[in-house]
Amino acid sequence: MKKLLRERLGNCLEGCRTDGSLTSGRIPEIVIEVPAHAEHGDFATNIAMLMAREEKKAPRKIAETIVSHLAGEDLFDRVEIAGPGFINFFLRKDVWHEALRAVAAAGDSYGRSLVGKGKRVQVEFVSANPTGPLHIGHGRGAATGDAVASILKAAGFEVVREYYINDAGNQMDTLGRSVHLRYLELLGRSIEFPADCYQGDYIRDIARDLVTKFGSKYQDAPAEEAIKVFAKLGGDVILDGIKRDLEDFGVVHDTWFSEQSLFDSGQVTKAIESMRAKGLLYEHEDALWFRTTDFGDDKDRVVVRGNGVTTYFASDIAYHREKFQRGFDWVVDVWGADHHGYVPRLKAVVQGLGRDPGDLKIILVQLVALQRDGVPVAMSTRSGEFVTLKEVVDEVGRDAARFFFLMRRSDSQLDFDLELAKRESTENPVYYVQYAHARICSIFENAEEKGLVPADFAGISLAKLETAEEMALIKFLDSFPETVEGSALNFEPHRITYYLQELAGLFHSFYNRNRVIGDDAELSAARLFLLKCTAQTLKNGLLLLGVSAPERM
RNA sequence: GCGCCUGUAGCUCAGCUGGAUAGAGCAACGGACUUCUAAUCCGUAGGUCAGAGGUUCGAAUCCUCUCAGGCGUGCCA
Repeated sequence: MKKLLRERLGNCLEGCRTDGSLTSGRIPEIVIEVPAHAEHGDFATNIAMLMAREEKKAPRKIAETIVSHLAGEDLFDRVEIAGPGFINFFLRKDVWHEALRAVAAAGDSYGRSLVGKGKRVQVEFVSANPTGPLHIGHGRGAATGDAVASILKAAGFEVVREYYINDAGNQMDTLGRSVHLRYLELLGRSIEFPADCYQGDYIRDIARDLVTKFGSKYQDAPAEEAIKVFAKLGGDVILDGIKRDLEDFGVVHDTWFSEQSLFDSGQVTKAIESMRAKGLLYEHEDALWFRTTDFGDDKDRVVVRGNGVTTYFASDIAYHREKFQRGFDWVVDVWGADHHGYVPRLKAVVQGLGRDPGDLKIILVQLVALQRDGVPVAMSTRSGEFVTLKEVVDEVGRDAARFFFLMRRSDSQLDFDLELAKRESTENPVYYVQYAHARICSIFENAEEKGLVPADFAGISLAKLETAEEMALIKFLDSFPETVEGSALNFEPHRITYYLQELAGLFHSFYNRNRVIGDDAELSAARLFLLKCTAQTLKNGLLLLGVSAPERM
């Protein structure tokens, strides 16, 4: 609706210029807003105030000119000039009624748009090291990345979900050593387990499987050889577990990209050579440095250490170079917020590749403060005292977990209380939204029994939809596509979460004041149609978040 | 020291990229079920948008400074 209004207003302004009543060289961007207060209309624009300077006229005068040129428009009940020069639009009810039909017509694709058409985007998320199971922090990253990907897709982008496997660094060696020691321990040798090894019980589980598989085969093998083998096997087992946990969480990556493969295929060497050729690297004290300061970083960064070994940063250069070579227009990385210091250097890399730094979007996901009955739960991979994603999903369910992870904007810290997430009451937002959907389904069941549901809604009259609750619902439903669009272009899934809570609230208010099933068949049909559209929108929004829309609760 | 993020109701947080009288959910208080699911709704109360300047028709939003908190500042990953 906003779009339509913007179009009409644009035509109107052109008309004003043609007949000389406005003289501005160019027309500023037309901003249409939904006013905070209903008495200010369905929509409002500040265009007259924006033009005041160039027109050298009072905003209200300009507004009058514009409004007089809108006389022929058939959309409006009335148009008012208010305050310092706002133009407030009051749309006719039947215009809204027609807008509502668009919801049902679009059905499952209501909310989709074409803003991203023709653009390819990669969303890389989770990418946890294969050295331990996913914890709750990874869960938030998983929910966020997955929802961002779904929302981008709904906005017309072509989207690929990717997981980057850090299988090339020291941490794999640490994993191998950890498993090896537990293996020896299980075979009866007394060992000292170092603090810098992975402490979790899952290491013992892996070692136990290896004992079953190999017996004492590696008991007297050179430690170096055994550690190498165990690192590989352990990493595979853990990665399988990660994949399973993600699937249970409803997250499926299209591609799994191995860091090691960048070395095997020579991409790391190629990337370094390419950067060197561009004059972005230099040697200093035996190490090779990247001039990230040329692009605004605080200091230059080491790519190859004095001992000849590449850094993690080198892999990242090669990886992001490779991403863009695959033809993505935009690359989205979802990181834990503790990595925020790496943003400037990676933006530098992107610019070094000759791309706009905006082509790389980094979403920083803040910590999840997990609480159980108000008591904070400590989380640390090293000490092994973490709460895994699987435990959380098993306890509160997939829907509640995903919804909770997406309730706040990702760069603000999240308090996640397990008891609240399980509660089946009004305090729990996920139930509030899902309940709205289930309630509508229940009404339809009842209406069906009474034969009130039209076989085809296309021909029914909506003229009787006019209560405040009905109109509020219709208007809010109309704004769903632009909410999705804004959510996509800003990479902010929480906007959908908030939208759904508000939509559910509008429905519940409607429900308590308006009876759907009644004697007036025409009214019942119209209200059923309204609810059909509401349920459709609730469902579409929930699916974008990866949350189910139950028909019965 | 330097850099990034945050600071909005008692608590947890929104605020559509500069609009009109700052919103929601919890918590508190008072109401509403012979009626399509009370897992719901309605009402009341609650504010120096951390503070001070600046930019302009207009600032929670933009710029500067101050204060408070978090994080980062490896030739770790």
